[in-house]
This record gives sequence, C-alpha cells and structure tokens, in this order.
Amino acid sequence: MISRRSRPAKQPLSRELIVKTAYELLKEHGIEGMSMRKVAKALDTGPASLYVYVNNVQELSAYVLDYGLGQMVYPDSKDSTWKEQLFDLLHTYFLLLFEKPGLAEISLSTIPQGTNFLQLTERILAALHEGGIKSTSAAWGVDLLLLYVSSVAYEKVSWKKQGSSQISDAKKAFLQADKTQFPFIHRVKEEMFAGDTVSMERFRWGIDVILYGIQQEDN
Amino acid sequence: MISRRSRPAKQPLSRELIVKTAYELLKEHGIEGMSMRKVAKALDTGPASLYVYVNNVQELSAYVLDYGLGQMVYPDSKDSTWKEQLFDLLHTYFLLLFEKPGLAEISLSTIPQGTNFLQLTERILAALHEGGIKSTSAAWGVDLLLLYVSSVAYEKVSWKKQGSSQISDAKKAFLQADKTQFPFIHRVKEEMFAGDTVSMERFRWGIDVILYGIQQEDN
DNA sequence: ACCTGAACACCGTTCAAGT
DNA sequence: ACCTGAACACCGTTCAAGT
Repeated sequence: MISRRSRPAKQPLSRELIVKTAYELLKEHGIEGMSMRKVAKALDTGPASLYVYVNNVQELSAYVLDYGLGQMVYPDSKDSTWKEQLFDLLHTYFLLLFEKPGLAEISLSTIPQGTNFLQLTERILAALHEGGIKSTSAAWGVDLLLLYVSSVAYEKVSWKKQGSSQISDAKKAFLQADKTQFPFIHRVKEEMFAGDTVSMERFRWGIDVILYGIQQEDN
Repeated sequence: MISRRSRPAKQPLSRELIVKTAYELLKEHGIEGMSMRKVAKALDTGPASLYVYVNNVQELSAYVLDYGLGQMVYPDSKDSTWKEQLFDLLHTYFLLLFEKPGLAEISLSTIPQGTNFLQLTERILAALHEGGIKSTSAAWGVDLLLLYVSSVAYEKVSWKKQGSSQISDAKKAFLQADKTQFPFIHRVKEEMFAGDTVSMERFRWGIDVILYGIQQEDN
C-alpha cells in the first residue's frame, strides 16, 4: 500500500523545517496562516509533534521573524553618509516587514530569536558609531529606531488590509472633532493623515527626528 | 421561582455597560479575561448578545481603551515648562497602560474609539504648540510620542509577566554574542539592558530624544 | 527520543428562532 | 429591535499510547 502525496517524500521533522514551513505559510496567508495546527498540517502531522522542537507559538514566532530577517538583502551604501546608510538599512527592514504580511505584527510584540537579529543590530550600531554616537545613546537608540520601523510597518499593513472600517472610523473622529472643544486638533487634522500613503516622506521624518534627537541627547 | 444572583438586578444591555464590564474584566485578569464569551458570561448572557452593540472584538477593545483613558487623572502642571508638562502627561498615560495589564497591549494595535483619546491628543498638541512646534511636526509628533509610550509600557508589562523565559533568552543572546563577529554589540551589551527596571531614566531619555528631534526637524 | 491521535479547554462569529 | 442557545469553524497545549 503505497500512499501518494502531493508533497515530496517526507523529511524528518526539525526546528529548521518547522520554522521554514511556518514562514512560508505566513508569507502566503499572513499571521492567521501560521497557527500550530496549520503548520503541523502542512508538515503532514499532528500539532503535538511541533512541541518537541518549539515550546509554544510565541517561540515559533520569534524564530520565524528571525528567519525572515535572514531573507533581508542589505543595501550596499559604502559611499553615503552614516545617516543615509542607516536610513537605507532601516528602509530595507521596513520593506521586509511591510511585504510579508504578519511579520510586522510579530515584530511589534516579539524579540526575534536568532543570529539574524544580532546581525541587523550590529549593522545599526556600526552606523551609529560612525556617526560618533556614544555607547549608551547607541544602545538605547537601536531599540527606538527598530521600534519605530516596526510600528510604522504595522500601521501601514493594517491600513492596507481594511481600507474602510477600523481606521477611517478613527480618521472620521479626528476630522469631525468639535472646533471649540478641540481647537488644536482642528488646526492640524489634515496634517495628521498626510504622508500616510505610499510616500516615504513621513517615514524619513521619523528617522530624522530620532537621529537628530540622539545626537543632541548624546552631549 | 426567584433566582438569586450575586450580581444586582440585571440591567438592560447597552454598549456602555458592555464596555465597562469588559474593562473591569481586563483590569482584573488582563487581556485574556476580556474575551467576548467571558464578557457575555459576566453580563449573564450569551456571546451573540454583544454583537448588537459592538461589531467585533477589535471594536470592543478600541472602546475599552478609550474608557480606560477616561480614568486618567491629568496632572496639574501649569507652572512648569512645556516639556515638563508634556513629560508629566505622557508619564501619566504610561502609568495607566502599565498598571492595567492588557491596556498596553491593546494600545499598540488599536486606535482608541472615543472622545477620551481626542482629549489626550488635544492636550499633547497644546503643549507642543506652547513649545512653538509647527503644525505638521506637531501632528506627526503626537503619533510618535504616543507610540513610544505604548511600546515602552508594553515592553515593561511583558518583562514583568515572565521574568525568565522569553526576554532573558534574548538578553542572553546579546550578552553572549561573539566578540569578533559582533564587536559593536559586545561593546554596548550592558548598556542595552540598563534602565530597564523601575527607574524612569530611559523613559525620559526617549521623550527627550523625540522632543529635541522634533524641534530640530521643525526648522 | 521522537512521534502522534485524541482530548481538553478554550476562542470569535453567525444562524435561526424566539420575544 | 433586541435577545439568545446552539452551532460552526477554529485555536494552543497536554496526555497517553505508540515506535
């Protein structure tokens, strides 16, 4: 009795294989495609099997995020200023999070588990060092920059997912805010949603703000 | 046949009552205590009943966050500088998110639905205006500041929840990072986790960085 | 040691029937 | 219009038994 499967001959399980499969599902179907049960099914087994290699979903998510980081192609920007280098680096990271739905979401709540994250951190620290930023500021600065990128990516992903309901309800609340009760909101309401689209203007603004601030704080 | 309940006589359902009940459950048991089913059970009904007043869990979460914002007691800091005012305001917001487990989590992924969020935004804009920040910078700055507060609160909450596993795994990875492969990480590894405890030093650092940066960017 | 089906204790949301 | 029990289609994790 030979069973015929669409998949090739079954490989033995391993954490690597589990993570890779989970990443593929995430890429294809977003974060909902990456449940323990669905990963198990894709590997032709029951969910209990995964727990030999991974302690829980959060841990799997952390591995998947790091695996995704491994797919990043670092920009080659030897000739540019340290700020430009940093911007390119963070922009590349942003695009990774933005293009693989689900990765942005994971990045907001999970510290990646693996060497690829160390590598990204190392590169950012190197650029900050080149900019003459002292070590405490650099250490805290990495965190702040990564957080910023994650959250902008997450915001843009959820904005893309549901053009109407959730976000434009909030938008409406601001645009319709009472002029006398909320005078300041009324004055800037249009600007609040500017640069919210494809343009990188607002993204760049945030990076610049943080870098300027770090330089100032560093003295 | 008189049924005796621990709860007082059953009030008719309303969105307000649902949100209040959800908030109470969140305060008591964190985000897991706030499922549609549990909120329904606390209200002595089935989960389907809630859908008359609320479209889905995310929407309920948005209302709950705004309800929480309504519990905020704004600091009275008329005499201080605009930066000090802003810091006090954001610190108060931080404490709210930090002390009600689950609120920090919601704040990272949900735009609050209601007037209380408008009120917080208005106050921040007022302070930025006093600091002479132009409107585009102010509009984008509010976002950046609130994002920062949410994420620091979320980080601290998850750090508090699980002292060992998830976070110290990441910590370990940094502390043990190979000296020759990751020279910059090696140089700053201790600083990366400094100020991660009770002290407000790091929180203040971040706010200062953002405010300095906004002022610079504003010219 | 590794693998697994079945079970446990949950979810959010919708349906169909009631008032 | 509002309310609701039951059903649908899922979750993550653990157990107990297999190899």
